[in-house]
Amino acid sequence: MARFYSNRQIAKILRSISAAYTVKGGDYFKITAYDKAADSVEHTTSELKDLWDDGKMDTVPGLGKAIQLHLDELFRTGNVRHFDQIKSGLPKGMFELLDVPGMGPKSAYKIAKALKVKNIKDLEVAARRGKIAKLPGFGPKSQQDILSSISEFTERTQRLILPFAHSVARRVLDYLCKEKTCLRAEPLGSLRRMVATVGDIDIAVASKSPQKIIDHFKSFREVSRVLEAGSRTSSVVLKNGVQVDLMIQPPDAFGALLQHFTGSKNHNIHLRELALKRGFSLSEYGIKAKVRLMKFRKEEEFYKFLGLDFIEPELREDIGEIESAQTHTLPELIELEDIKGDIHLHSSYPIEPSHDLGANTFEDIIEKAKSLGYEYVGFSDHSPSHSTHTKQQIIDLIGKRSQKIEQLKASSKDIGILNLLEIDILASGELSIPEESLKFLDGSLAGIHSSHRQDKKTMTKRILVACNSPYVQVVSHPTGRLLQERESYEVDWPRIFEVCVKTKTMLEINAWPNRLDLPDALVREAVGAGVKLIINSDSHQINQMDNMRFGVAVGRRGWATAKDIANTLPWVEFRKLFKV
DNA sequence: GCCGTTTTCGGCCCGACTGTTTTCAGTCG
Repeated sequence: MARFYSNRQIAKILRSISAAYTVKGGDYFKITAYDKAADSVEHTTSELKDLWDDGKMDTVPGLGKAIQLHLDELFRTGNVRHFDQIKSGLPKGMFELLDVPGMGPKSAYKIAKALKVKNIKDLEVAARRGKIAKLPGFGPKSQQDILSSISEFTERTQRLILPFAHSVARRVLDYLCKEKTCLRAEPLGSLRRMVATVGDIDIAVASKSPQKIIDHFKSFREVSRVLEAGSRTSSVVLKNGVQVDLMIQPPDAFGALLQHFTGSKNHNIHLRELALKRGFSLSEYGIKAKVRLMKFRKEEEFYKFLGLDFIEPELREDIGEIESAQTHTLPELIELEDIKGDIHLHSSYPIEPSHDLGANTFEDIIEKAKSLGYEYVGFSDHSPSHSTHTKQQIIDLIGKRSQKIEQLKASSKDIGILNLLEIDILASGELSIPEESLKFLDGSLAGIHSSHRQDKKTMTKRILVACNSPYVQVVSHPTGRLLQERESYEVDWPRIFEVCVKTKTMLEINAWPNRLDLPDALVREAVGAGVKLIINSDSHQINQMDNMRFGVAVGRRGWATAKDIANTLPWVEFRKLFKV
C-alpha cells in the first residue's frame, strides 16, 4: 500500500538530507542538489505522489535518478534506508529546528546536540533559560534573535495570498516615495512575478542616498521590529507579521538590481550559466567582463546585453522563457487593458437569499463596469438551491429575474448585458437546475461547489457534463482549489481540454483572491491545447471587480496572449459566444 | 546528486549582513 506525502513534506525530508550532509561536511554540490530538489518539489503544482503513480516523476526538474529512486522507496515503504544512514549519528531534533528562520543546519546541530533540544518548543524553553547564549559561537544577541524568530514563525507559517501582499507592498511603496531622495521604488521577488502566494515582500529603491532611505524605512509606522539594517539593505517585520526586505542601488545600476532580485532563483541561475559561457559574471550591480563592470539603468538593457529579448517578470521561472527570448519567440502577454468585460458577477438580486448573495444591485454593477471601461457585463448569481425549492419554484424565480434583466437591457443601450447564472455541477453529475429554466438565460457558468473529494474519474465526468451541455459556456474556477485552505481536486486535464476545444467551452481564470483558478501552470497547458479561456473577478461587491488584474496576472504567468482570452473580444464578437 | 546548443564527464551563481570573531562562519535571497 503506497503512502501519501504532500509536496511540502517531501521538500522537508529532502532539506533534512541536505542539512545532514552539511553538518557531516559532505560534498557541496550534493548538498545544493538536495536543496534544489526540495525547492523544485515545493514549487511543483501537481502532487508528486500523483506523478509517481503515473510514472512521471522525471518531469520534475532537479529530481535525477538517485533521488527518484529514494522517493520511490519512500512512497512504497514510508521510509528511505539511505536517508536513515545519512542522518545516523545526528540528533533527530535538529531537523525540526530548521523551520525557524535564521536557523541553518550547523546551528541546529550544535543546539540539538549540546542541549538535547527535540523541537521548537524545547528550543524556546532553552533560549528563555539563557542556555543558548552560553554555547560557543552563540551569544545573547543570537539567543534573542531565536526567540523573536520563533514567535514570528508561529504567527506566520503561511505564505501571503498575492492580492493581500500586493496591498501591503503598495502602502510601503507609497511611504518610501515620500522620501525625496527616493527616485523609484518597485516590488521584487515573487510579488513582482505575481506568484499566487508570496513569502516575504521585497522592494527595490533607486537612490543616491541609501542611508536616508534606510532611516526613513525603519521609521515606517507599521514596522514592529528591525531585523537588519546595512548600508544598502534592510529587513523589517511589520506589525501584521509580514517581513519586508529593502534593497537600494543608485539609479544607474537600478536595472541590474531589479533583475537580480526579481528571480526566480532558477531563472537567475540559468541566466548566469548562459552568461558564464560568454565570459560574463552577473550580479545585482551589473554584468562583469573580466574586471570591468557594466551598469544598467533598465532591465531591458540588461537582457539585451545578453542577446535576449526582454522577459516579463511573470515568465521568469526557468520554464523555457530564456530559450524563447534567445529565439525571439516570447508570447505577447495579455494586459489588463485588453479586458473588455467581466461576466462572473454576483448581484444583490434576491433569487436565493440563503446563497452567497452579492452586495450591489445590477445598476451599481453596470456603473462600476462603465467606470472600468468595459463594453459588457454578465450577471451570474448563484442558481436557486434545488434542495429547498421545487422544480416549478426554480423556473418561476429564474423567469422573474430574467424579466428584470431584460428590462435593464432595453434601458442600457451603451453596455452589453448577459443574463447568466452560476449553476452547480452536483455530486450526481447533474446540473443543479432544470433544462426549462436554463432556456430563459443567455448562458451559464457551471462549477463544482460540493463533494470536492470524489475520485479523479468521477470528477472528470462531472466537469465533462458541463462541457457537453449546450447551456453551459464556461466552467467556473475549474480546479476548486482554495489557496491555504483546500487543494485542487484530481481531474484528467488533457481529456477536459480536448472536450473544451470540441464543444467550444471556456475555462475560467477566476480572479477571486484565494482562488486564482485555473492556476498558472494549467493555464499554460490549456493554452497549448488550444482551449479558450475567460478571466472573471467572481465579485460579490463592486470594488472586488478591481481584482481582475490578479486574474490577468495568472494568465500572463500561463503565457496567455489576448487572443487566448475570450473577454478581450469586443461586444459584437463576444456576444456570439452566447445565446444573444 | 544533477545535467547537457561546445558535454554522459566535469562542471555546478554570487554577494550582503550579522554576531561572535580578532579574520570568519553561518544564513539568506
